[in-house]
Amino acid sequence: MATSIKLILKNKSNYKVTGSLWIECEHERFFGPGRVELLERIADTGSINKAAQQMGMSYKKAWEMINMLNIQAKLPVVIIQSGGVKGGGTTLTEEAWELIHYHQLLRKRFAAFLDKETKQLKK
Amino acid sequence: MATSIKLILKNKSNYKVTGSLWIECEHERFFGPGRVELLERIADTGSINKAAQQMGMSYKKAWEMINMLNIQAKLPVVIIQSGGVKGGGTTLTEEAWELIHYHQLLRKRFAAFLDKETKQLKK
DNA sequence: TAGCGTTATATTGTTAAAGATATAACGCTA
DNA sequence: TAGCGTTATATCTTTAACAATATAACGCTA
Repeated sequence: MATSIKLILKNKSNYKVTGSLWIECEHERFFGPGRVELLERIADTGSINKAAQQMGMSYKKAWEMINMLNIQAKLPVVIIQSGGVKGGGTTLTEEAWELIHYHQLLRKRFAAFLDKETKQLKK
Repeated sequence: MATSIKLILKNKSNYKVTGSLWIECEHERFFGPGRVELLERIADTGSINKAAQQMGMSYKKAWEMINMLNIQAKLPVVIIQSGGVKGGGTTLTEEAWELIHYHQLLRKRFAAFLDKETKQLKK
């Protein structure tokens, strides 16, 4: 048997190995690409509402995502104020920044893995 | 800033880094866990129908999956006979076996990556 | 040529996820 | 205390994926 699948690929330069990565706890998703992007945009805008708009997502879904995150985490990841100056807003806790930072490094290592596999694919 | 997120996890022994991996061509999925399992079960049973039943999937969806695979691949991955002895059946080509074999090795390397990350997570 | 078990394909029904909409609560400010 | 922009929450609508059903085609066998 051949040791490569390149004969099956129509134009091997167009193919790539790709994937998705997340952290789960007892088969329940805890932290993945969607939530980390949402956190990053909340950090930028100071608002769940604006972050959701930037991502083309409904406010409801965004709120559910960060609410679940707050429930699942040992310590809260966002501090939410409804009402107050400018109507309120949302800011990240130190724990959220740690999550973001960790995920950036994890993403880098995963990207390296995928690059290596993609190169191998084309040999 | 701390360099670990373990303080955020409620019971760190329950968490794990996990993910999914597939091959795509110009943003179109070409080969992933679903298709490889389907191929494996077709090899076992000699039938798209029985393979679909084993996976709790409708025949229609199974047929669409392997039809797409046949279209996307340079060489056919299955040989299909409708009609004939016992009504027909489906067998894998050499190319399908190469895909399966490749994916088994890829899966192994990915599992090693995930294990390493999970161990790191708990440190 | 009738019967079989499979593949092939269209159509309809079901359901779960997502979006849209509406409304209330909140707390600061003027 | 009225106004504001946000968060919080319920309800309704829409959509898209999926399952279910029905039917035809196929080619060997008896």
